[in-house]
Amino acid sequence: MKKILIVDDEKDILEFLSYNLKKEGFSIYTASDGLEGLEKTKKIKPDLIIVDLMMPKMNGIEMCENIRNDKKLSNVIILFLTARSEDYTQIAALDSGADDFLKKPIKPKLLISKVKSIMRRFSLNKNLKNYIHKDVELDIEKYSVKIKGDNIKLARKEFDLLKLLINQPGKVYTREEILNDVWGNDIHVVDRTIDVHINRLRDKLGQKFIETIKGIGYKICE
Amino acid sequence: MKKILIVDDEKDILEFLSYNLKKEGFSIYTASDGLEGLEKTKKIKPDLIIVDLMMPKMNGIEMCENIRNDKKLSNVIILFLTARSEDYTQIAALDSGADDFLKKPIKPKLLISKVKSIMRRFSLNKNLKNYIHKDVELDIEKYSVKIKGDNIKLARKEFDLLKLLINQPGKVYTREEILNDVWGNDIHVVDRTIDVHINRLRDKLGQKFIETIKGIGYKICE
DNA sequence: ATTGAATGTAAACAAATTGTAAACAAATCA
DNA sequence: TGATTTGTTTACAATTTGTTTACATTCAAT
Repeated sequence: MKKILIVDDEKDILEFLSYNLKKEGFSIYTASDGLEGLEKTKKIKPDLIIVDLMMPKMNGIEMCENIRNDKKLSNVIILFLTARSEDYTQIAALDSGADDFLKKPIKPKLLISKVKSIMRRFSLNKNLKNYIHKDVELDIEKYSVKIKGDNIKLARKEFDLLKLLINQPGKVYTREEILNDVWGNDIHVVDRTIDVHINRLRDKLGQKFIETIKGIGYKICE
Repeated sequence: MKKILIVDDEKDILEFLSYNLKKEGFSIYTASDGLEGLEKTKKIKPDLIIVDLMMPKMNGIEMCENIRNDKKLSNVIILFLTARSEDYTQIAALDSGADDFLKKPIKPKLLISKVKSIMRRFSLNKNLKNYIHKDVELDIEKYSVKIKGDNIKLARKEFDLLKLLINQPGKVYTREEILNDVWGNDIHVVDRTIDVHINRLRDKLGQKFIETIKGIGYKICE
């Protein structure tokens, strides 16, 4: 079920949106300021965030920028809620990485249709939950990896690492990118840790599956 | 610094756009018709081209098609300028490979924001600048170099050096420029080191690919 | 042709990067 | 709880890459 996080300091609006979206079968989470919104985003990993532009503590734009700067969260769709439709507002929000707008006052039907169409667009682009490359087959939902049809067991970090790399076989991922994606911005580990996990992946997937680009990073052989 | 080429036959618009974008720190180049635009595109290799649809000699769409047909230029982003917002115009332009539109009259703030957001969008998703010259093909994202379709292995410095030189085949790069770009301002190595790397590149790419300009530096043969 | 500066090139050496095993810590599970 | 798995760090070896040096060669100006 799709998760939606609504961030607004006005309780009435939170309730109004929650009610209407729950009715449509979405899982609704709420936050009442940007900071809380950011935290919940990290924790819940919603599919969509509906966020008010003007809020105390951290406004919508700041929150949006924060989210966009975190590679782990960068897939989330952001829908801005704004009372003002002036150009400059839209500009600032677009700059910070918002995907769409909703002008107040909100009409329930418009809200639902917009959210659904956004979700559709989103799931179209991102429903490739399985990756297959050469003999290796990766199923995100099942958290399973097959090699030539046979299941093999990967630890979580190994799985996440493989998931990232297999996303774009041939592309070189720098250690920094890998740290950002697999470990996250805020967790700090020595980057040699990556090498160890790569090494273990190689043991399981075969030595030739992952290539080292010295001085840069790793990539999956095409 | 990001380079923007503006192509328009109306001087007023050229100046207006130049002024506003220069203010934002972009390097601005201009051309007043499609032919000139195409030539400058090849010479300057801008990151973004803003081009008017209707121009004498070669209109924007033709220019766009020409650019899209040139593998070497295929990375550039094209933003169309149009007074007319009719559907059919937009379709024709999109077909020819334009990336976005800007409707006249142009509002400075909207212009800046659009340009910035486009730059961001593309630098996020598509930092994959590819260079092709003669038999040599260089893929930044994959950190790979092909010669006549076959992969060859370059060390990091070799790769960086080639990347610089192939940026503008025919242009002579002085040792100073090379040191600055490949090694950086603060790292000091004897400049004969460059010669050694050039030598190794020649071993891998063929002796005739890089030309020595005695007393000046090196360039890639056109 | 001679000369001298610039460049080509091989080899030696230095530095950086990565592979890998092993030890330890943290998390998970039964 | 204790056992097991998973994750992290570290140390050291192996390898690759980068730099310098020395000498050979080229080239242009005389």
